[in-house]
Amino acid sequence: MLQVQRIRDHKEAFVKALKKRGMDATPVINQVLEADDNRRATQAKLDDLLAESNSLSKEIGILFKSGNAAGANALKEKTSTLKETSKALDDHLKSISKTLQDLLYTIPNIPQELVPSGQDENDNEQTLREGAIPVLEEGAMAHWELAKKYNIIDFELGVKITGAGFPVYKGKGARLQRALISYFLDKNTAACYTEYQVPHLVNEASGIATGQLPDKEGQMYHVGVDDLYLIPTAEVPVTNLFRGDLVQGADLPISCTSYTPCFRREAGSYGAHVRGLNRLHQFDKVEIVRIEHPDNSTKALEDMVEHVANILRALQLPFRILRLCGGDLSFAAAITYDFEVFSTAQDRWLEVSSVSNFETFQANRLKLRFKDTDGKNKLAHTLNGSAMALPRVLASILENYQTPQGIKIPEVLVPYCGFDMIN
RNA sequence: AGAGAGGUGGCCGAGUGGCUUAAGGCGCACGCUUGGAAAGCGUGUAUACGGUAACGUAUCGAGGGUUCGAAUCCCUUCCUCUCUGCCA
Repeated sequence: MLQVQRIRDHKEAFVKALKKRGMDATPVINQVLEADDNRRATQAKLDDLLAESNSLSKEIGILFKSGNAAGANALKEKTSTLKETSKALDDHLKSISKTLQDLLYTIPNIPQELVPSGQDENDNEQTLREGAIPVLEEGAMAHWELAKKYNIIDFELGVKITGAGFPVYKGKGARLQRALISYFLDKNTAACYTEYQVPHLVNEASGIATGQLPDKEGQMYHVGVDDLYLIPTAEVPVTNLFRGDLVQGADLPISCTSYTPCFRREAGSYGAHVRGLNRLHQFDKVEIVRIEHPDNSTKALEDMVEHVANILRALQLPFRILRLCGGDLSFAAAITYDFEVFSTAQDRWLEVSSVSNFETFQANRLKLRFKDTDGKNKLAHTLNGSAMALPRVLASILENYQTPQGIKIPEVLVPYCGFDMIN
């Protein structure tokens, strides 16, 4: 959510930047400013009325104490009419504030200068491409065939006990999953991210603060009896750890990493591109989250991008980095870099990580502030990224490392797996 | 899950309808004092919104209600602690 004051100060620039998302923001911004004027005027009136009412109440108290009941009762008459007016104003204030907030909820974050304009993924800008695409032997298979051949992932078993999109990993497949999680967490903690283990269910307040609720309610699994939501990403519980906090400027940056399973209903997505591990209802992910001083968030984002790139280099997977265009940018992000690994057997790029700077957009909804050196409380910047999401990394390892003898394990993972070949 | 007790500022803690503008203490900051420190003394020390400002308004877990007036009374709800039950 954007702050009204910033919209007021940078109206023209914001409208221009939002054009990159293909959005004409002028009407909604005008509505916001109008609603805000209305809100302020209403509050000023209400405050005056309440002040009068408060002082009358005090007088009444004094009159009663001094035994002047008649005088007190006369004043009571006055306050009752004040009360009616203030009640009406209060209702109006609440409704106008709600209107204002609902309007603000519809405005996405302002894309940064670097973000290219564009409609969809075809307009994304490649900023880096690295790693040789392996040449596979004749008869190379997609990962879902490899999984069956080596008996390491069982999709049918998942269907039996739960449903489609809930795979069962077994034997070396399960061990490789655990190896990847440990490897990613070790890389992240070595880069000074503090490891957290967090609940996999969150309450409504957390869902609202990070923006999953109310808009994307249908995307999350909801446990009705206890009114809790299964997390779609560790971003939700980890970011909410700091909800409502006022941290000391010296404590920044705060860097966290957390492994969690992620649960997504993915309602309405079917087709050839969602086969195998490409899109799941439950998958594992290691997330990195940073809370930064506004002056430092651009640098922090660069660090995170470099960090993720280094993990892919270590795994020796061919990858590219895309700077998302305005149209492909998620609602809350000011700038996002996607990492895609080339899956040779499927002959397509698979998104394995997405690293974003949300600036104050999330922090405003979270009420996450810090005390700056000038003593003022300001909204912090939040950033997050996957480092990494497991299924597509696993898929591309299986596909790119396949040989007629079996699937080679990337060197850095061998100590974590305890074997160097799946065959 | 049942019974009981609670939730007050950065922390502890008083406060059962109006001198509460939340006492008092601790902590913290600044000043005085000192050769320097400690002690002592003094001053200050929440957040949000509105206002150029003076200042005003709101907030005592959250949300409603009663009242001219609520930290205080009533209702709902969340959380914590103790005992009982259940349990990896």
